[in-house]
Amino acid sequence: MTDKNYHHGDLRTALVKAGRTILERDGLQALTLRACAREAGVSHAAPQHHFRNMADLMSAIAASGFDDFVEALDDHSKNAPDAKGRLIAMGIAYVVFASEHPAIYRVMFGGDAPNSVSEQLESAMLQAWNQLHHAVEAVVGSDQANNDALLVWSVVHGHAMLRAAQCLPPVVDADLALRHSLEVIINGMTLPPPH
Amino acid sequence: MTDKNYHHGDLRTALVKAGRTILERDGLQALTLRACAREAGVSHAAPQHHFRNMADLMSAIAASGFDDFVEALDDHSKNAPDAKGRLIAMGIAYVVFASEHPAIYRVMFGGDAPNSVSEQLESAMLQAWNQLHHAVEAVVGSDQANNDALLVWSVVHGHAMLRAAQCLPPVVDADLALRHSLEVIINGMTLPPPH
DNA sequence: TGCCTTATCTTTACAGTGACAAGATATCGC
DNA sequence: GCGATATCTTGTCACTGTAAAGATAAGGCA
Repeated sequence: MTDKNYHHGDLRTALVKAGRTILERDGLQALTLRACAREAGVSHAAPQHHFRNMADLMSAIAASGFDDFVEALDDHSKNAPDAKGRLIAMGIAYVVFASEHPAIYRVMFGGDAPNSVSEQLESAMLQAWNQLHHAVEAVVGSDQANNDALLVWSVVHGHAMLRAAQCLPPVVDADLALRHSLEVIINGMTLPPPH
Repeated sequence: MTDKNYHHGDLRTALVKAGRTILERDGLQALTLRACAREAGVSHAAPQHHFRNMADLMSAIAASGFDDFVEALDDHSKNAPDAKGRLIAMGIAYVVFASEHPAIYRVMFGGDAPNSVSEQLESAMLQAWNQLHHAVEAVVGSDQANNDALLVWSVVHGHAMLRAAQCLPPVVDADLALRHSLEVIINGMTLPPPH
């Protein structure tokens, strides 16, 4: 780390940071390899020594996004009084994160990069999953926790994706509908089946 | 429609068809304007007289996908014995369509093309929404139909997206979990809230 | 200290993309 | 039958991701 040119010091994390800046400022369509390099102040070919290709860089950016995501889920749910409130708060925090950071959210879950799920990304995703799984387990017990956690995950993810893609059907107050959805599925999960 | 060159006859629909062929055969990353032109046997600039830009073409392709989508939902649910069975069948058909045609599904719901929701696409989406809305209304009545329909939509959409993006958490039988999810939310929707 | 190996960054290049402009060709209205 | 118009082609431009080759700094070993 002399002063200027050559041997940036930690270009790898700088590129990830640059990518996140671009996502927040200019959106997903502006996220290119060369744009990240420009943002980081290096030549357009510099990233090749840290990421094999664009998909590899996006995988790292996604993993970085999952770190913040997990933190947001935790922050917004830890103060809830009981297990159900905690689960609802976590679900709402999920959608809020997706609404406030739609670009990185789409990178995280887009699956745009086929064969590029680095183990770093996989681990970050698993951490988020485990967090939700524990919150569900505290409500329904361990028997149905897997299936029910996937249900909760599907609801919030589907709701968030519909919002992000501007596909929400008309005449719906989205925030209210989300809370309604969470309460309905928690009822369905905790009440015994009818017959 | 002479025989060969010039004045293809109906290049607009031919380009949409070409796009769908490419999506099925080569996947989403292969869907480019020039590839569609090649597939349709015209020069790379021919599409400009039928679609203002790539987003416009993708919007038309998405609308075409929604037509098949609506048909699939109808086909797989019309023979169910009762309203609940019909709703469950429709939800499963939704995820099956997304699993069997992941590329066009992502074009339909990707929202990759920001300001390009043609009224044709919007109408096709609305048709799918109305179909689901009616199936839900037959189960829960018209009072909560809007909110509950959005809940069902979120569940199947989220589940389908997680599958398509290879983000399904481990140790889960996805088909079984989907059926479980649908039954749980129908329970939650029809049973009265606990207190 | 001085040199040599290595990692990192730059420069240059290439094929492919979406978009635009200008020219060529066929169809339609009169 | 002829001109206006819609449609298609050719050519071009800036931009992208990726690769190869050259330039520069850092670290290891005499």
